[in-house]
Amino acid sequence: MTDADPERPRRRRAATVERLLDAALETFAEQGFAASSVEDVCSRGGFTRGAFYSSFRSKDELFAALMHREVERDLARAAGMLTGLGDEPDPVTAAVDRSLALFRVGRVWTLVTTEYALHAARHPEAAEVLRRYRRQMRDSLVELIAPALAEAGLHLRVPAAELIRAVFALHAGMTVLSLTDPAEADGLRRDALMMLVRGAVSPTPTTP
Amino acid sequence: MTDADPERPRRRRAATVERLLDAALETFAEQGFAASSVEDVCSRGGFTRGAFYSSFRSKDELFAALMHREVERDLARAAGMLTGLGDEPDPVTAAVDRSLALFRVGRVWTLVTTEYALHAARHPEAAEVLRRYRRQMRDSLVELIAPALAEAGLHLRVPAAELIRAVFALHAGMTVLSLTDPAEADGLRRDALMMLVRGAVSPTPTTP
DNA sequence: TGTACATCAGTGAACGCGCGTTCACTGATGTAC
DNA sequence: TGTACATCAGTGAACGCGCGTTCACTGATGTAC
Repeated sequence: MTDADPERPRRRRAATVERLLDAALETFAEQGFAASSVEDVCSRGGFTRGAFYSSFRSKDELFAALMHREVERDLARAAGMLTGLGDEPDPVTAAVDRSLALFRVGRVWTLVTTEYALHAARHPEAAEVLRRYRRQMRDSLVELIAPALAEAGLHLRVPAAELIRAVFALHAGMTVLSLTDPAEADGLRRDALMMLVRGAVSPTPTTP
Repeated sequence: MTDADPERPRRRRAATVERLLDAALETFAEQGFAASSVEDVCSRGGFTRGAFYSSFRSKDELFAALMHREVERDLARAAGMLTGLGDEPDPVTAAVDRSLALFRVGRVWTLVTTEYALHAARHPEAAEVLRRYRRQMRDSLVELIAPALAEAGLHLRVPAAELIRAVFALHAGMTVLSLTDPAEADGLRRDALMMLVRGAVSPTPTTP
């Protein structure tokens, strides 16, 4: 076993990458991607620029790696919230509240994700990360809302996937609104989502 | 009348400013604000950088002037679309269609307005332009939708202003979605808006 | 256990480049008389 | 109409700075025997 396990001496690399990604997240949120210098990120993480270039090929690659990590984390968190709803008196309201909890709405995430959407508009290879994120979040939401509506005996007049796309778009809009008016966005989030869900179901069936 | 009309010899200034703003709009849409150099904007407009600095104090001021002009134009266009709806067979559908036409959805505007929202998140003095824009667009939408609902004998279960805020947020979300998936956004816009409006009105009243 | 060697993470100086901004200027346009 | 002057829009060279990226290096950690 002389030369077994060729990955042995890499212990610190992973931790360094994590610290650089943490620093990048905060720096990009504060100043924006283009206005953040590699030096800004490195000094916040406690490294020199050389350390950065021994783990990343470029500033663009850092942004991609950051989003990849954050999206993974967010999806894992969302998946953990999918345990079935108990017997709620109002399953629709409960599903709406759960959906709200699914979305990550912190300011740092809001800023970075919007910046990345803009970045992805101009760098097609970056768009794929966002599409995957949206697709998985939509799947989670379908899994959450569709059964709740069925349980309540409500019938959707549009495909569930379409309602969820609308829910997702509404959330994205709240994200942009919250960039400049966070309080207004917070006040609106729940009510607007409720409107959307109500509008997607057929009129309340007459009790038999 | 020797020194009357002190504004006389300024003829070309205004035209130059317009050309620079046109060039800035296209350049910012293509490359983003931070990645666009003053030289990029100037050469596209057919000027040297000196010309730029004799009309604008800085690149930031250019962005502010650009958004100011575009927002003014957009609001004027929206105001021109507010002539009352005729007697439509379905006034709600008609109002929704009109609302959709109110929004400017071209790719250039989408990119620049999103970039500016991000910019405004970090430059509070820039946020005011956006707030004014949103407020006026909301007022226009209220003027459009509320009467249509009333005419159709429909009662809102939420304040009209709240529905409109949700409509506006939905539109903002479509804008972000269209950055990476324009076709998906276009396909969703009308249906999602319809859901929202339906969800805001009380159940269809029984015909008397 | 001790010595010689290999590997690797991270350092920090150096590179050339393009940026935002300034400024002394030119030449066209208009005014005074 | 013609000449001398004033104003202004736009030029283009120059400035210093901070950027992204490279690279020869150091020193700590682990391996071989």
